[in-house]
Amino acid sequence: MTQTSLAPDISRAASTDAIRVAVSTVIFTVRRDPGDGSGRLMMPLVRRTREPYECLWALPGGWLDAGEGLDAAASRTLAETTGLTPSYLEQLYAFGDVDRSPTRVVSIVYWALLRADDVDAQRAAHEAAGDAPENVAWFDANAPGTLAFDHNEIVSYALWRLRNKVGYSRIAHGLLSDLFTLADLREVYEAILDRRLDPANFRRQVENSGNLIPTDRFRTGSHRPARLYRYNQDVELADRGPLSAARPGGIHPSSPESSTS
Amino acid sequence: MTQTSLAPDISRAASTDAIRVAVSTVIFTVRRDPGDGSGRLMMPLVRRTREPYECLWALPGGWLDAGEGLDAAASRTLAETTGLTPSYLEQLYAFGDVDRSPTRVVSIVYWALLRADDVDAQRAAHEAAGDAPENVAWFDANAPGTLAFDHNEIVSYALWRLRNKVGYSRIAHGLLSDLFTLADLREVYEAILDRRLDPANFRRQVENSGNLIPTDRFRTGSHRPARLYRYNQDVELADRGPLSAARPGGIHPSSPESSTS
DNA sequence: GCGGTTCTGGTCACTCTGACTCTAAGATCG
DNA sequence: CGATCTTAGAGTCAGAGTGACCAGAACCGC
Repeated sequence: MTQTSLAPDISRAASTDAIRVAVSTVIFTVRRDPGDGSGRLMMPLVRRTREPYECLWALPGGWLDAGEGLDAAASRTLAETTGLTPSYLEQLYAFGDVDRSPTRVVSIVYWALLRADDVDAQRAAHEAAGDAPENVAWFDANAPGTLAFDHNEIVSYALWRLRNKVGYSRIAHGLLSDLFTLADLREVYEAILDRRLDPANFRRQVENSGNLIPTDRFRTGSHRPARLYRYNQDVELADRGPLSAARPGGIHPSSPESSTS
Repeated sequence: MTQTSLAPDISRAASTDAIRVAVSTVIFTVRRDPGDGSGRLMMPLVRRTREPYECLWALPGGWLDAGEGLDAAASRTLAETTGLTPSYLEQLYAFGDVDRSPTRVVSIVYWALLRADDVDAQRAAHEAAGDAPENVAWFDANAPGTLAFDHNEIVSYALWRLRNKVGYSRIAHGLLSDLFTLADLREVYEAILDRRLDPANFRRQVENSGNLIPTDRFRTGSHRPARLYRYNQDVELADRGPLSAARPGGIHPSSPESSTS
């Protein structure tokens, strides 16, 4: 009864070698609906090519390699299955019910944000290089249909976390490009929260937060031009507590192909 | 490049069977300091009896069994190592850095709350039964000293989560017995947040929250008697989103030996 | 009874927020 | 060109919430 944690007790470990560790990611992005022009929360899913749940759609992911950490595994499997590099990546939850898969699998699930302009840029780059990912499609995050395993439950939880976190952090910025109008930012909030926000009140709140830096550029459209803003890069997208220092929380790709609109 | 998640691909899984899954728990309780009489946040730790980190103190935990879910494993290992049954149990984070242990271990870490009166009651019960847990000691949660593995980092993160969550949920109630005064409740908040709170303002806030039910009983002490309150059991200790329905989140032991002060 | 301490109800100023109004500035159409 | 439409952006106002503070109530020990 003095079993201490993490002891490499082989006799005990022998009963656990049937448990495998997988890493999956729920990826969110906001795309403008061609219909009503409002922003909609979308996520990429991967069609399964083998049993179980063959032909059903599932979260992108893969097995954890022995030589990589959890964050690295999430980034790697994400890139391998969808070809995408997120602007924000955070661990969501570990799912490990016995019956969640025919074989015993513990899934460390991450959730990620993707800038709208990055989606098209990365897709174009992959198509040009001829390594476009197959079996990937985009779904409405609010109604993805029936997914493999317990992935519907996972998506619901990820949505809940996203909606919660957008209220007290700046993660919405992880869905926008470098320069954006307040209407762009508000559209992201409205897509996540699934309700309309008062433009004037939204402006007041977000201006007083000190996270936005107004530029002298404007975007001219069908109506009065709107001022373009950029983020205050000094502030983290989300306060992750003691984890932010120890491990690379938010991933901010400074890759050369990061297209600035 | 079409690797989908969770596929039971044996060839791939063969490279991962060196990864083992452990479950650990950070347990908090508030004990009255014999010195200044204020409440202090304490946690039980287990002394390691084998390498690595032999003789160092570590979080209670153990290996995940193939036939049990994560929540069940947390409860089981907790009971086996410390003999304690928590009043609240929630998953904290999955730690899986490659170098966090000499062998590759992914730890699913939980955090738990323990009622002050339960600590003594459970300890007395175990001592009477002659199965008192060995190698367990209580530490100041704010300064536990040097722990095994990355457990110092884990404790810091658990403390951060606890301090955050006490602000927007009722988890503080998980540290109190059934009947308590507002001073008791305030003491818990002060121990967690590590700062003094105004008694009058605290009363106003907690009374308006609708979580407390005043009783007609009073606790008489050295000064003016204080009204005793009980929880509104209809409200969950913490909103856990879609997870609360699917999986048994908070554990509320209704065991017969639950001593009501 | 008296001083000390806690319990408990209350005031006041400040901030934040939702609802709302109003002007500015560009596009479109006749 | 000018009326009109739409969005950008500034401002007002009432209500809720909070921190700081005050004061009476109630009990204990002396």
